[in-house]
Amino acid sequence: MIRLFNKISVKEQAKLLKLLETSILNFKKDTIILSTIKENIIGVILEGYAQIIRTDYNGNRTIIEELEENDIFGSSISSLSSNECQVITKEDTKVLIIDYDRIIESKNNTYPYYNQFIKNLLEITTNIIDEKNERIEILTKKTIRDKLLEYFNIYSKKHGTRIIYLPFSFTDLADYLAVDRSAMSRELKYLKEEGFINSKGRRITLLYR
Amino acid sequence: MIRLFNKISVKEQAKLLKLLETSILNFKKDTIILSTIKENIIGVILEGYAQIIRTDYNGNRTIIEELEENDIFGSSISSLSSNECQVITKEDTKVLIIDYDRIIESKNNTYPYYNQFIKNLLEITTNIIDEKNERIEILTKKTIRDKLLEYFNIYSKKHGTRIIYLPFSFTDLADYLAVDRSAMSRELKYLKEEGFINSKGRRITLLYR
DNA sequence: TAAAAAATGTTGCAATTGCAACATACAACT
DNA sequence: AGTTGTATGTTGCAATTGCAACATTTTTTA
Repeated sequence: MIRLFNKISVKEQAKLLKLLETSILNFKKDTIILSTIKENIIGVILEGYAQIIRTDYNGNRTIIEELEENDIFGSSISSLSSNECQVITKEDTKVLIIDYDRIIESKNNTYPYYNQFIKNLLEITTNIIDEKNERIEILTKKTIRDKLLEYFNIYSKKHGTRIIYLPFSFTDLADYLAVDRSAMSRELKYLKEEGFINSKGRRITLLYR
Repeated sequence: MIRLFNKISVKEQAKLLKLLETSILNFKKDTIILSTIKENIIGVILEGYAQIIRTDYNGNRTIIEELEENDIFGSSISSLSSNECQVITKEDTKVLIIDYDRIIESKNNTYPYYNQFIKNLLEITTNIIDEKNERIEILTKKTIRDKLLEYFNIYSKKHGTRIIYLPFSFTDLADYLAVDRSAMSRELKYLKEEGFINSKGRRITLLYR
């Protein structure tokens, strides 16, 4: 179920796709999507996995966002305004392409599913903002320990559990927290030794409070 | 000129405000806005200045966002989903309140200015995302020096000038970069001594490259 | 399944940073 | 104008961190 089409029946989805003159494109692994598509579009990942990557003047690459099934991206949605950004597929990926200008056009007004669509779109962008704020909240902590604990707390609150299954590798976690991987590894060791957490592989159990 | 009403004539703005059943509220300095308004709303700062502040379990307060004239906030727009957040006025502030549910209602469809309004709303949320990404880009730099230079570069590129007028105090800049103020002050001194920048008060001139 | 690549764990060490404790400058208030 | 409060500049020092260089394990790929 595509979040952008939440509360829109399959029949109406078909109408909507036609109304918005969407297209579906398939990209092979390791393809740069947004050099192909220069237009003002919104992309929805239907299948596969891609990343928004920024390359700065020094050639350093940063992962701005990870795009899984259901996620959306686009020049007018997520951080692609700066020209150093690219969307690159990391697996074979199927993408729904929607022309942004079509979305805004007034002729669509009469369709109720169109309104639901806009509502969904707003909701998704709002969620993206929330996620960014979460990361900022973590990044502003001054020590690696505090960053880890903030990450754990947010996860724990969101999932309502004190057992954390890391959704990615420790290497990626270090990137996300913007700290050195080995230093993070050391800090995790200390947290274990001091009895704050327990861990086995990517499962981490919170023991404090 | 309110950005949310961009490309909407004054006459149509009036109609829109009526259609959306908006209200305008005045808040004294140092008032908590969002305890008064629990509903799902969007607020537009018409005059004044406010901050979105998060207080965590330790009682630490972080400025999540600064709200000036033209900026928008709301449970469904900016990071207020987590209940630790408050909007607090720092001056006497005039706020336009819009019921979020009204925005979404289908009965509005027939009005062309309504579409422009939605378009503006999407554009603003998109800009918020861009700003968040900028800050994340800065925060992921590992040294104070790199954070400063990234901040300078973004500013410089945005304003098309190599002379920077800090929009806030050095204390606030340190907060924004999430570093110790005195350590930042020291780093600025080094940057000056090494001839990368020049500065007088809050005016900083970039000398490199 | 063997080889190559990526992820993880560990540690010493030097560089960077936060913190504390100041002095001084600037601003706001009465 | 004088007092109070906040912003800024400075510096020593201890804590934290990044970096480099490994060993080991796990995963991917040919």
